[in-house]
Amino acid sequence: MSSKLSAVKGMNDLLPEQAELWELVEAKVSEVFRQYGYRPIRTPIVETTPVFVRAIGEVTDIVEKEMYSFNDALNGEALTLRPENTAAVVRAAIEHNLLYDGPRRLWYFGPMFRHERPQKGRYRQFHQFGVEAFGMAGPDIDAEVIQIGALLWQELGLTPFITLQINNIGSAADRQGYAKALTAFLEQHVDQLDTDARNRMHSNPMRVLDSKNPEMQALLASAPLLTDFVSDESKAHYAALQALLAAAGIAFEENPRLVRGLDYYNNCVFEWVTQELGAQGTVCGGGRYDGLVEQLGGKPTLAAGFAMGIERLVLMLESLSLIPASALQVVDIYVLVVGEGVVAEGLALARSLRTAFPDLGIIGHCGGGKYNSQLKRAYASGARLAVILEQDADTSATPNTVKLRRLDDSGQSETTDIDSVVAKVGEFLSISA
RNA sequence: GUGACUGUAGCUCAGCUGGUAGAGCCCCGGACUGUGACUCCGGUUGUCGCGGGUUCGAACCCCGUCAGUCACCCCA
Repeated sequence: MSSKLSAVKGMNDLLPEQAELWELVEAKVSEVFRQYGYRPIRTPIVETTPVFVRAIGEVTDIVEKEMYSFNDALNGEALTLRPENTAAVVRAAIEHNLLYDGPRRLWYFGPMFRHERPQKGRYRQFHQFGVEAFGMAGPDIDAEVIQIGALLWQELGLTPFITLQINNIGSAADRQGYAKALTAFLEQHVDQLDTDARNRMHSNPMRVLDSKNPEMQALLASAPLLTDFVSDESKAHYAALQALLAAAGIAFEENPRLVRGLDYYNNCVFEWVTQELGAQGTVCGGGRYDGLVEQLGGKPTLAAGFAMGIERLVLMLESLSLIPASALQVVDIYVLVVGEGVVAEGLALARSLRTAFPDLGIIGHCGGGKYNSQLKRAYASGARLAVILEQDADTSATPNTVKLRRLDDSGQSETTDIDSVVAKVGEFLSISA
């Protein structure tokens, strides 16, 4: 015996029950995207490494330590399993000239990969839905993508458990000016900084603001504010977005410490967060990324979008017991085939029932076995009705009757002519064929 | 990458501060009754995560290692 094989750390199998729930969530989410006129796009799981390095930023955590990067064994090309999909969608949009004939609204779904230590709500292979809207200045499009999120939570019953946080992080130039001022402030107080803050002070000073150390937060209370470095134009955009959200009845809270982990964001950024998931509370995050297209070699194109993690949504649905009954696949009818001489007839009978009742789940018994054991399988399947085709034990003749049996406590059964079995099944299940 | 906790049957878990493997549920085969059954018999429930060490003797104590979970960091 060889040693047991197992899935890669942080990469999960979805067993049937969970996979069915995912299918339901996927259907609801893609339906909402479709309602808003967003069109699907599918890009490869692997991109050349520069796609992500140029888009996400050299000094981000994702690029520095979380990417699954490798060299193609055949030609040495530097490749990376996508850690997020905005960069790849932008690459594809540029490559196929999608941005030269007006606005584009796109959505995607698929697996992403980050080499992190797994914990609740965080996995090395995880799955994101996302939307990207190109060529619109906003803030109306900003409000639209936020509204899409709000509608999704409503559709999934999660609205009471998710709140919207927004922030204005200004332009890249604004942030550079601010980072300079912030670094100067930190240098002045370097003796009071913890190790973490000192390490980040020069590489990514704005990350220091995220510190959960109370002493750091106390010190940062007197630090310069990003708001003071943001242009008036950006402030006006931000104010207009808030007005649109209010008009749409979407509640939000401003979080001045909300700084997204990818360099390409600018101006309005947002996160949908929850208390239900432990430490990983962000269910959906996004914002504007007006400079990204140009940065990746396209003509300057405004853009906004978000990404949401389906694992976290499903975890919420599970922990809040909000899984719709319709998520689980049901078996309605189990066809017993007793006797080897009626196997062909059994297959045909099950087939004709499926044709007559296309919405029902119908299992035809396979593998033989005695009446008792087949009936036991029928009960175990969860079916409501057993359709029993039984070969005559004495004559071995093909039967011209079929027995129907309710698989409930009543055990009510009835024998019917094989030609009228469809009508009879409809009666038993109170539906018409 | 760092830390804490947890690894005993397919599942849920016992195992009294070292003395020879346990319960419940499930699963399989057979007998019986034609209709999930009941009852009876029988079966697998196991390298006690893995490897060392201490000991006459380790599921239990010590060291190492692996895995899982949660948290830090960061994010979806």
